[in-house]
Amino acid sequence: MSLSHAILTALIDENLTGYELAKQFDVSLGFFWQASHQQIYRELKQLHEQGFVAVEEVPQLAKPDKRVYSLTAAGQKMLEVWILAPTRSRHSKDELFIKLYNVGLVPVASIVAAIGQRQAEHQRKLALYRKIESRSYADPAQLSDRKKGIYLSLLAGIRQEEMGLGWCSDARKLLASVTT
Amino acid sequence: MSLSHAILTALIDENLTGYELAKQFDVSLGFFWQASHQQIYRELKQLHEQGFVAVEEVPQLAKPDKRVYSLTAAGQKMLEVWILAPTRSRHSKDELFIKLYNVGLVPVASIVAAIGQRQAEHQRKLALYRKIESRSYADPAQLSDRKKGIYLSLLAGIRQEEMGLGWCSDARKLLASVTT
DNA sequence: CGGTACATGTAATCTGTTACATGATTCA
DNA sequence: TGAATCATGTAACAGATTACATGTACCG
Repeated sequence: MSLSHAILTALIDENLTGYELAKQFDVSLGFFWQASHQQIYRELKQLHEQGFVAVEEVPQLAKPDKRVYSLTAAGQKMLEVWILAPTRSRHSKDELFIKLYNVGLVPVASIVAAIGQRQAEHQRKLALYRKIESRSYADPAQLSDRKKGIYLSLLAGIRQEEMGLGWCSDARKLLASVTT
Repeated sequence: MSLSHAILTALIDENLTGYELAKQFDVSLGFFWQASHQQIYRELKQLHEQGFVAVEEVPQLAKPDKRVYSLTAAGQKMLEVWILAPTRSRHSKDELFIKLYNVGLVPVASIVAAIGQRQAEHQRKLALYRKIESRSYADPAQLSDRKKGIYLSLLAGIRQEEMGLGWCSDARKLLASVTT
């Protein structure tokens, strides 16, 4: 599976605790891969047993102790091997389309409403991505190699949301002609 | 969850066996929701226990007996209620982006290769969707209400693949400037 | 006083994937 | 003869979600 690979990837630049990793999966990496803290703690335990990450226990005053994880040579090796292997394609599962198959069964208004929600979500995400873009990736050609890769992920997000907005607009237009 | 809703949706127009449903999830519905026959049989069993579908056993000569499922009034009701409820947003999980975060760690060529595979996949799907479009949805405004909804799902697929191709092309351009 | 941030986990349940199992018929 | 289609399932495992559990500190 690849949550493990996402975790190892996050550990390349910095050593992180499970807690911090969970936050990373809420932003940045999280734009295209999400995971809850429960999943992350479980996965870290396994990665540690397999020797792909090392842990350092850091006692703290007045706060729970930390477990700071870092990438080992074996971990980096396994990540490299995985990158060379074929990429599984994303399997999209989108409830909205199941709803669309039911135009005619329920009042269109309810389906239009669902599209409206989706539209708002696209707008929110697009605004966020654009903000990140202008803040850190204004001149793509000048970025470091690593940043170029990250920028391309962001670009995919931007295109994705733009496409979604275009589709929402088409959908609203066509559904306007439905009378149920 | 919504595999159940996808199944009920498929049963609106026709009564189907688990086997036939599994095939539907390979095409049509399957463009945005996939499920294996094992999942479908398990789900049908539960839907039956809950009274959302009815079964008719059809003995056959020289072939295994069939179990033909149909939507019950309770099933339709529950589908309607679900449609009115808020739609969960799709959680995209795409390994390709994890690989992109690792530009710099491995030779770029390997990442470019992964993008090449993705590009081919987009092309294949786009060609298929376009074929279906020209065959059955050439004049969207003239479609029945129900077909309009289905067409919009197809349109989302088309836009998705077009967007993906555009992104692949951008990605290749930018990665051409990476030398590792 | 209440909420948020810090920090880690367990347990139960639900989904999804992979492998195994059966057995006739049709087509190349 | 071997592969594909029809038709149903079980079992084991992997992955994801939801709920529960604990406890301090800081900010308003």
